[in-house]
Amino acid sequence: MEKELTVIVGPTAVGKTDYSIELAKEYRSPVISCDSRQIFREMKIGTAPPSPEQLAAVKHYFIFSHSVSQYYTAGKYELEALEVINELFKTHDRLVVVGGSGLYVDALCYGLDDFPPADIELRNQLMERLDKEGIESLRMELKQLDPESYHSMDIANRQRVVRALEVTLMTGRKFSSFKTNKAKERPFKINKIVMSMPREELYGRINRRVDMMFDAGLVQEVESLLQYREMPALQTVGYKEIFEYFDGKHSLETARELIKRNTRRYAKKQISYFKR
RNA sequence: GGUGCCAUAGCUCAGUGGGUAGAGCAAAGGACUGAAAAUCCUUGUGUCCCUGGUUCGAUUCCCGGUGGCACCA
Repeated sequence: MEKELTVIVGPTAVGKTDYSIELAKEYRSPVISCDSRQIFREMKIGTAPPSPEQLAAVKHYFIFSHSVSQYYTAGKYELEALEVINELFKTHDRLVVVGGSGLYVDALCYGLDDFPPADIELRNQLMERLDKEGIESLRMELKQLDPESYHSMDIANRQRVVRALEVTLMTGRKFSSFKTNKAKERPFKINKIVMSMPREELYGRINRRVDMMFDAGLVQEVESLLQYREMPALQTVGYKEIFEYFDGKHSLETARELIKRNTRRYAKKQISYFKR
């Protein structure tokens, strides 16, 4: 029998978690999470992970499995998730994947091209140059080393310019030369389910969920993670706004409203991503 | 009750020497190859409070009304 991976995607708060558990029970499958933030064990409130009851009911992978103290990336996820999935397919015919991180979903389903992984040292150097010399200097260097990338990419996006330059400098090969625009072969069928909901209803759910997070002790959780606030894991809606509250930038009430707004914006971007 | 000020986008407000208007925020749309809950791009949505007058033409000027604020009683 052909192996089948059912992938549930959609914006935050649309009800993916509940549905994934329902489906996993029906399929007698564990749930393989595809979420770039619920993967961190130190973030248990602000990322809206499955409840302890849900985690007890069905075996989950990639929930609370890694630490915010470590760098984690879509590339690592592709490797680790494929390994888990291939192992599970030895004893299952159907598996349930659920998650809202579009890039992670793509990495798992279609694969990333064989770019080298991020080199933190080099990236930090480039970021320093970005601060000192400005983006234009990095752009010019990229234009010289890899004109294809310079002309095809979003040159206003500093993060992308840094990444492209990083890969080019690290490998001596053009960033653009790694792109194949071809999906990788997967030894299973992919059945994608995109969940959606009227915008107004979704926003209502988001607003209510943020209030519940505050009741559940979000502020204390964020406080306990202050030492990690520079890590990529903590560049997260629900956390950065409260860090700013600790900085005295705004009141707690303002932080709460900002979290609601930013979560709504996040949901909008997810909808846009999954539409394509 | 009297006087003065105000009324323009979802919100806060500019502006129009009379030719139907624009900022910020909110919002909407989009991009996305190892930071992706990140990062980046695009877009102005309008009985200019209402009635009447002057005028070729009024959101703009004038009379009156309504609502809000302030002061005086």
